[in-house]
Amino acid sequence: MTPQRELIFRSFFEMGKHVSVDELYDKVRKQDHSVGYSTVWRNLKLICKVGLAEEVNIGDGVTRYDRVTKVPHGHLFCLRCKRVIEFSVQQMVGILAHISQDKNFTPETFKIEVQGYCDKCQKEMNEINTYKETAKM
Amino acid sequence: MTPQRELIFRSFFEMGKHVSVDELYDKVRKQDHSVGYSTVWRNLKLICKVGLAEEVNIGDGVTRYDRVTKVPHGHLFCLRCKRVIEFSVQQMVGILAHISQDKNFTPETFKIEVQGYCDKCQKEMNEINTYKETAKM
DNA sequence: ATTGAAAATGAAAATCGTTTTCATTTAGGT
DNA sequence: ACCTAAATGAAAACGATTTTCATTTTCAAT
Ligand SMILES: [Mn+2]
Ligand SMILES: [Mn+2]
Ligand SMILES: [Zn+2]
Ligand SMILES: [Zn+2]
Repeated sequence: MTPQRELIFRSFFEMGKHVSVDELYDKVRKQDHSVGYSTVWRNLKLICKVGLAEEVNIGDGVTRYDRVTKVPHGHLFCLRCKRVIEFSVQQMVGILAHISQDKNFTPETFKIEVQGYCDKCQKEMNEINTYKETAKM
Repeated sequence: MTPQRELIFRSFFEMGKHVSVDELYDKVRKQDHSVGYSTVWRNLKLICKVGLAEEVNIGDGVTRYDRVTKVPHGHLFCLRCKRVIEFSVQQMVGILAHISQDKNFTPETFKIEVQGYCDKCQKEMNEINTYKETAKM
């Protein structure tokens, strides 16, 4: 247990959900300017290996690390502001397990994601469109 | 409409599902050795832009291009042999639309994927384990 | 048929997040 | 205090994707 490791672990759990390496690296560096990027990366991997987090890829090319929850959850990912909203997927996991069985497939993990636009962004986009329409006349 | 483009389009639709750039590139090169990688890549993007295919990321870091189907489908992805099995997700899309509405989220696309082991791989892994157990005694 | 502008191509380089390498330092048991 | 295994940080390697740029090709207008 090194001081770097302790700092990295603590910072990760303070940040909560959907943390990228860069984000955690930035946060860690604010407290210890000497910690290396690879150390942050390795410790995030470690946190995953010991089962406290798992990698999640939400379609923008960067891997994020999400704490594991008792009940499985999916993500609503806003394409505009990148915000992530979680929702429970208990019912659907049941369905997926069933489908898997049908296909003689042994499931390990489920990924249920919706891409679209959050409340706020949807409104803002509407406003912009309205503005454009008006300008056109 | 260039000969390269025609060849690439034709090859893509012959190959069917879940094609990576590399795979399509290989196939195209068998018929015209001079086609460039970037041309294949660009035309694949174009096929997506005109709505005939869409990118799909099944967690192994390479983007694949899947023809769009009338009914939305999900993927069972075998972690061992990388095989992809499709299944219909009509029921679940309904549920997801509902959840989205609850959260004031405007959905655009749904991604439903199961990672695990296909029939064949599961059996092979069992055999290997049995063998190991036997050897231990 | 000729021309010219716009689009497409191919080779190479750039990008960018991730992962590995390696020399050095540190932790923790003896 | 000493030793060994593990951890660290800087830099390089990696691999898929994307961009750049000089050249070629298409296609519509003459
Ligand atoms: Mn989450
Ligand atoms: Mn598919
Ligand atoms: Zn948003
Ligand atoms: Zn398999």
